[in-house]
Amino acid sequence: MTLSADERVALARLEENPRAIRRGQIIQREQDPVRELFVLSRGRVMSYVMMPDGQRQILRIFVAGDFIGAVSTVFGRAQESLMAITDGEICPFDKPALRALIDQHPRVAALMFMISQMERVALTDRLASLGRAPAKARVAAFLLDMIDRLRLMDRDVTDSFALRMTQEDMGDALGLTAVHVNRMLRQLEDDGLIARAKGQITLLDEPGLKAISHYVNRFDAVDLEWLSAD
Amino acid sequence: MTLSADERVALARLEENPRAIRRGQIIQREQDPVRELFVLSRGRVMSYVMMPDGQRQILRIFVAGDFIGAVSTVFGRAQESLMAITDGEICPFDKPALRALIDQHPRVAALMFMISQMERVALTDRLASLGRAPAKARVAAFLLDMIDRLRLMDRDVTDSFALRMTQEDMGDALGLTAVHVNRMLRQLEDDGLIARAKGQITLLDEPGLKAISHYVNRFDAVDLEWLSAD
DNA sequence: CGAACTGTTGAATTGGGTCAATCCATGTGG
DNA sequence: CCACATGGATTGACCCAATTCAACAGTTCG
Repeated sequence: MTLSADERVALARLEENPRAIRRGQIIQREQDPVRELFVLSRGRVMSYVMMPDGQRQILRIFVAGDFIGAVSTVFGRAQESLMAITDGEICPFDKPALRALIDQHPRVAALMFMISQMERVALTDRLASLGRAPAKARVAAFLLDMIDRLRLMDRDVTDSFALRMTQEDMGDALGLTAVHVNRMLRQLEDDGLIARAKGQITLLDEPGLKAISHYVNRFDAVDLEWLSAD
Repeated sequence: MTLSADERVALARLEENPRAIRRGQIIQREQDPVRELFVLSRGRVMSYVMMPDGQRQILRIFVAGDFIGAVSTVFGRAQESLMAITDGEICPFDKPALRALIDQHPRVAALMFMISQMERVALTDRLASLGRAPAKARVAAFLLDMIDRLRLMDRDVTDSFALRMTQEDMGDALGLTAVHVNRMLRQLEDDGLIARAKGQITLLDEPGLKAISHYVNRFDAVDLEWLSAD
């Protein structure tokens, strides 16, 4: 799907007001009234919910290029918190801007619907992972998902990437404790599937990782025809 | 949000071609090419994915009145299987019909976007539940979610409903074994929180259930204003 | 009536959690 | 440049929630 020049300009306009964010900064808190959506132009951000007992469930790790916050347009209040994992830059835009974009560029609207549906599929994959996979498989799947998404945005990424998050964070994403994440990473390393050095993860044996993780890359089979009829 | 007569008619037209389904019938299989969406007019349906090792993760239980299959519009192939849990009736309609509906009734399109976002929130809730809650809390949350959704569609539902699914199914939805689901149900019963009789579940102490389950009903705070400006 | 599910309960096992100590890298103020 | 504080990673010992295995009881339905 190729966008028209017009559409490109409209999308670029969303990135007009960059704002710097610092590691650890809370961008949005659960239950806050929401007026803005974001494009993440640099850095990493995570979304999460807190359980009443203080536990945290990380829902999603966003990387540079991701579009954050479609859900909030529906609910008056934020359903999830956003925190910067690293320093970076976000480009906020408000609901009227979104509304205008959708009205003037129906295909962009369709594109955004698509993105939101792909997010949904990512969620169901993680649901299956948390519900049915043992710890080692979850960690492996997490690493594979991470690198695939980084590759999507940056062609230079090959078999290695910077994790840039603590094992505690990984645990909260995978429904495990930090201690156990550590043990699983060590096992993957001992098995010769990955290598670690100063926060860099190198995938030494992707087929092997895929075999234990049940991971599927779903971004092949996207059907764009149904909306291209203009 | 009140719909115009026109809009109502358009929505009703989707239910023009009812098709009967039988308990256990597979309506759609993962990876099948998809051309249809559905409205479920009677009965219960579940969506699920299979893991390579034969495990099943149930993603969602649909009840009468639910709208099934928005994801499939994006991917050419089904990302999840659909199976009838009980006998019932579905009303299929094809992608062009959806396209026409969206083009002619923008507010209905917005409504459908909203529904898909609410589905997403439901998914994140389950994700947090699977990732961070113990078995008893998951079962309690499941029961509360179920009854709230049935109430939404049917005003006669008060504190009791028919489960209409096996404990095996519940286990596959909650990431537990059937055996453990059984034990948790028994515990909830012993605690005086629920009563069971011939597949009917009665919630004796909803506040108590909510307390252990961390359950939140999120369908209060839906913001409709942003799309009502026509 | 019998076969095939489904539900129930007990006993033994185990994956992952908890607790706690130690290591290590980084940063900071003096 | 050093002393110390801090946040994270790592590892071991022990514990417990949930699984597995197994037997049996009820239900449903051909």
